Amino acid sequence: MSNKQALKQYDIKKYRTPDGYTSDICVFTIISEKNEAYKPPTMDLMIMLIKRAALDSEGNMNIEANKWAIPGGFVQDNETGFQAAKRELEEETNISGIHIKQFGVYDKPGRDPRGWIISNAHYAIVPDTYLSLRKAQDDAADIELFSIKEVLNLNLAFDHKQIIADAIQVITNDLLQTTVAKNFLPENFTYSELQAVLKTVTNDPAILSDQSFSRKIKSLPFIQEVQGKTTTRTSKRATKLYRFIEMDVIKPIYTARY
Amino acid sequence: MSNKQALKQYDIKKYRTPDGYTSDICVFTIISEKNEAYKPPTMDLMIMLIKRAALDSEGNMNIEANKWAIPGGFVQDNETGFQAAKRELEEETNISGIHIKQFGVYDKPGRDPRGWIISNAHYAIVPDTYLSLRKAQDDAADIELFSIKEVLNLNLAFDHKQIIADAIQVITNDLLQTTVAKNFLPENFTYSELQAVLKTVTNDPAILSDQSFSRKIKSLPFIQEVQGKTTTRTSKRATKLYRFIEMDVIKPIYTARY
DNA sequence: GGAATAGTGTCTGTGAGACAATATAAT
DNA sequence: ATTATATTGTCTCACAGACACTATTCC
Repeated sequence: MSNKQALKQYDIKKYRTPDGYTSDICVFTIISEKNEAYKPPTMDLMIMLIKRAALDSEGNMNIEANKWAIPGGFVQDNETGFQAAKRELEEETNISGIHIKQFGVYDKPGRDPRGWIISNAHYAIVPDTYLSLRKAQDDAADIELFSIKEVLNLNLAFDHKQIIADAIQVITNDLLQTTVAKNFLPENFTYSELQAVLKTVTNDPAILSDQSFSRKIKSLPFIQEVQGKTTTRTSKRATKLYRFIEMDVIKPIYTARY
Repeated sequence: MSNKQALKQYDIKKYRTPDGYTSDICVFTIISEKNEAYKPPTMDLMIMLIKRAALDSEGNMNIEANKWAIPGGFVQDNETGFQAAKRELEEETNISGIHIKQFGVYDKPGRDPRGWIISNAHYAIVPDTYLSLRKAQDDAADIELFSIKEVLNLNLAFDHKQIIADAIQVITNDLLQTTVAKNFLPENFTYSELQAVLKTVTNDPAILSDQSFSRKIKSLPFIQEVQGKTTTRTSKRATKLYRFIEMDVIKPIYTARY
């Protein structure tokens, strides 16, 4: 192959190149409100934002200071944007195996006043246990969870309002049309726990109804009953546990009932 | 706001920046084989590839020469990757209003031997009329349609094998779970034309069966019967026409029948 | 009339959704 | 016993899928 020769003639400087390439992450978590004993949870889908400091680490004035923003940073030239997202998030949270999905690119000229900077946007799902850990740490003041209803009313940095709006759209879709909901749940879960997750993004009456949903869950091909194990964490009565089966599900809209 | 001051202190050179930012497009089209009169079409989903020339426009040896590749090019600093895709494609095909969707970013270190080059990947849907136009033009030798079954067996440039595989996955999903199929169809279409499009990506018996599908299409909320108009292009008997209604459809997998 | 596609009549089985009743265990 | 959640019994209605039949129009 003559790639080597061709490469010698290639002048990398011929094109105007971006001034930076960042990886940004919309971190979603679900918090269970008033988690009394023997109660099914009431859940809320939240997004984690950080408040940009007035000064950066070198003492210079920070861009878009004091605004809320999604976490992120520059991608290094020996990693992918996805790896950068994973690295930053796992460093930050000390949690491994976090579910991350790339969902968009933000590259509108002028989106970042520092120059031509391309943002590779991801969403991540972290368990709600992380918040308590994070809050207990030192600089917890600059980090906060917002509900997806209120987050778009904030004063957000850069084009993060658009990014977050898109992320909410994408995760809503994914929760209902894929099995990502499993990342919000323990390995084994009850019907009411899965139901609570789905209720954060839908009003579908078939999901809202307890009886319907507890029946339906048994017939879903991607969910399996865990034999011989029960829990009482959502009810005084022992409750069946279920688990997700690894499976790609595509259900055509053309064959559904309406 | 103090952004101006902050900007003055910001040193853009601090970070290693990418060597290039490209926009690449997987162009899909559907060709109707043996399109006899009064016959419903038999369709095949195809992807358009270009053969990379041995020499570039300046007479230098080209990188990845003589391999098949998806069309694309460098993004300019006054446009988005999406706009670049649209521009390149519309320039090339002379068709406006093409459906384009961004679906992924390819940024693995080493994916392009010329340097750290980030590819923003899109898929596009162009009507099958384009092929005939394009074939009639001058340098038609370097452009060809491949079926999605055979395309992955080709010798493809860069990481385009992965990009194409992902694109096929994404368009399959979108065809079944959204209303993008409309971009493969005329404004008004028969049930058998829509069915033929869907059959390119699914074996679902409910879609394969003529009677079932012709009944089902009447009850889909995002499809409307066109009153008072018929066609005989798929049958000797006059056939009802339908059209898509603009609508976001999300049908949860948790409420479907299996 | 023959051929080919579109569309309907009808039956059967399954399951969704509603309502009511029952099961279970902490308190 | 009370209470809250989980689960099942049962009924009804709608529809998916199958099969057979009818409709239309070009040849």
